[in-house]
Amino acid sequence: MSGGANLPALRHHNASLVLDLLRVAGEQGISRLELAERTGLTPQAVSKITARLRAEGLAAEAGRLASTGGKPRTVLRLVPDAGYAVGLHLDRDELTAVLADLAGTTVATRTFPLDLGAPAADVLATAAHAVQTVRAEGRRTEDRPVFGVGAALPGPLDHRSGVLHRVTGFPRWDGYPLRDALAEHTGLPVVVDKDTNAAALGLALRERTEADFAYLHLGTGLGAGLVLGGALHRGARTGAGEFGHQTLQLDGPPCHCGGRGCIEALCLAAAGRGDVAEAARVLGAGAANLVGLLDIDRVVLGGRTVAAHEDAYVRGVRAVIEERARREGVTASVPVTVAGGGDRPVAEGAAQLVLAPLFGRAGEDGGERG
Amino acid sequence: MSGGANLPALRHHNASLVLDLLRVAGEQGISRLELAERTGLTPQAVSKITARLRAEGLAAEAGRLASTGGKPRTVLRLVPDAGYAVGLHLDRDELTAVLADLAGTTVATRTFPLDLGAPAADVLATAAHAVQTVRAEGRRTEDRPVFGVGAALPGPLDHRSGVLHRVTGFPRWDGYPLRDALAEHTGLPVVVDKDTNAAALGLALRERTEADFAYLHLGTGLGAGLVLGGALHRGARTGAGEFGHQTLQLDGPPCHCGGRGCIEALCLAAAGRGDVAEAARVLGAGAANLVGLLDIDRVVLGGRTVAAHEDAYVRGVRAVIEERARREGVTASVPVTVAGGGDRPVAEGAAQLVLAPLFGRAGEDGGERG
DNA sequence: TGCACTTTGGCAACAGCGTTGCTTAAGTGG
DNA sequence: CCACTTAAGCAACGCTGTTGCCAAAGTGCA
Repeated sequence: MSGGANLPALRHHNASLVLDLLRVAGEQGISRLELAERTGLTPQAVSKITARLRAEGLAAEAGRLASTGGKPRTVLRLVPDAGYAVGLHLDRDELTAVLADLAGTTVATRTFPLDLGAPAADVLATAAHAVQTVRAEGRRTEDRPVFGVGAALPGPLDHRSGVLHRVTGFPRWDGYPLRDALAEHTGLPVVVDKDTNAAALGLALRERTEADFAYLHLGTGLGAGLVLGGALHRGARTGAGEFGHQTLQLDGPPCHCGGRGCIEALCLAAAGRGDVAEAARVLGAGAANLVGLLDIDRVVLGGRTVAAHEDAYVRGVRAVIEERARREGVTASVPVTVAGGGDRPVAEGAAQLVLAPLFGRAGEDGGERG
Repeated sequence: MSGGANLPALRHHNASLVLDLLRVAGEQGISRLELAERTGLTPQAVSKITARLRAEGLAAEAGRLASTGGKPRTVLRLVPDAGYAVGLHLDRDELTAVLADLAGTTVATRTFPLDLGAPAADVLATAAHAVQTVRAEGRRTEDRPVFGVGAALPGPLDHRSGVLHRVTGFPRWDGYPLRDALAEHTGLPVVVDKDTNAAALGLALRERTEADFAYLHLGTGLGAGLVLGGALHRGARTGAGEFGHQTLQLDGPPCHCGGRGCIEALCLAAAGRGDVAEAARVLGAGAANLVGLLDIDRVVLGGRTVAAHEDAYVRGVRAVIEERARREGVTASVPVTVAGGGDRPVAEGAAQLVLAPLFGRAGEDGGERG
């Protein structure tokens, strides 16, 4: 990748920055002068940038603040329906599709049965149909653009090339160029990523901060998504987030992966025998490892297994993290919360895979504007 | 922090990029056209940028390549003695100071006895004297600028403010503003960071790639430094790299930190009873966890304990990582090597804390050019 | 030796970025 | 009603990388 920057890149960078602040400000909006303070740009530059954004229909004026002795500040806000993105969550037995607007609000949701073991053509047809359905359903006006499709699915894959690897349990997909195939079927740009990454991105963007963030997903397996510095950390091979098979018990009980003492094995074994407290304690130990290693600011739990006993998992994980923080003499502990909405966060995050680059939240490789 | 970019920022960004490629190219140099290809800038832009760098004395022409049918390419290289930085490693009983040139070559090294438990004024005086000594000793010509001092030391601290926390074993330092104090004593800009971070940065910059990188330091304690995307990952509170007290054995033997089954406790216990193979296996398990979680490209081991049995540790760690890679079906395993030179890498990396921002390798907060 | 061709790299003009200086708009308070 | 304050835009400007063009410096063949 290049890294060299020219004037259009500069312009795009600053526009993304302003757009992200508008997104974070939400319906409440933000004044030009605060944008200037937050970006470090001069007020005049912000005026020019917001004028362009307004001309493109991405931003609009929305009232004014109270005067502080002079002309009152004009409030700007994002125009949510200036553009949309489709998010797909391809799970083992189910396909969830959402249409999200620029503000990240889900304006349409649909669920379809799916068999990931079926031939690629069938899966592709289902996915393309789902895209068409939510596109038709969600937009208030037909002429608004749809920027693309984000597809999230389990198992290893390569985000850069959009090619799948050995999706767990479905070896047939190994080497399948899902991104290009889906792009051809839908006529839209497509981004693919792991389900945990998508969920982590979506949940991180919901917040108003740029804090470092970890999402732990406990369902039929255990995985993690990491958002560092406001953008997904995928690693060179999209392999980051391999959390379930971290060794947490040297020479512990065997795991189906061939290893021993993996977090996933310990956690699911405890959950399987109904010992939620122990499962939460194991998960907490892994989470605390992660928090310490990366100096994470916030941990969010999700997935079906967690959803069944939300309070118990949050309490258990929080207890371990707080205890370790106390040992290290840190006063402020890392907050632990749970992602509501079952599996929806994955599909919503998948849509954010497309939208995030507009706000400068792309991962390592900088995505272009459509 | 801001993030807004203007023309000087653009210019600085591109200059850093070119300077970094020149640094990586080393004595061999690199042609203008290859710089253009690698940065994505036009050849004309590279010509202008390199002309400025040559005018500033940072770059110089160095011969030409063989012709490929037309005018041969002119090779450019970094001028190593265009500037220097001092690196300090404040260890518990010893102070190592180095003077490094722009290319990262150490041109002077000195070691002084030090008692970290002594009053701050004494420690400061020793450090300032060490800085003066290597400054006087190393530079070929007196008029070359020294950009600043990087100070690396154990224990938690805040990189941004330059304030120490509870340096392990020396609680007196808690809250001491080392950066500002040392800046006043030396008259130079100062950067402070953890010893493991400094070592990781220095070792990462030695390589020609921008791969994600982990440095594991096993001495009297066990810590890690992480370089992600070419720059140090410190976390919001400079707390990242807390590797020694990762739980690796749930409910395992107690650790002096108050926890149980920490990697450090397991590893040092094995090393203490002479079981190097077991210590290496434990370290390997932790390293494999880290590699999987972050999709790390390369692991380097260092520290006095490792230095005593380099081959055994490298073999042991490599074995665990390779076994896990095999389980996951990954063909190319992550290389594991050892950092030579005892504790010198820490002091050399400390100098890089000052130099890295010139090459766009600063951490989250973008450092300015002097 | 001479000429056609290829490739490198700089000069000059240019479009477009944020910045600066100043003006206009739109409030508050006496 | 007027002085004052604050917000926001217009115009000119400096500087960025880009584009179009040309000189420099090689190779290869006649």
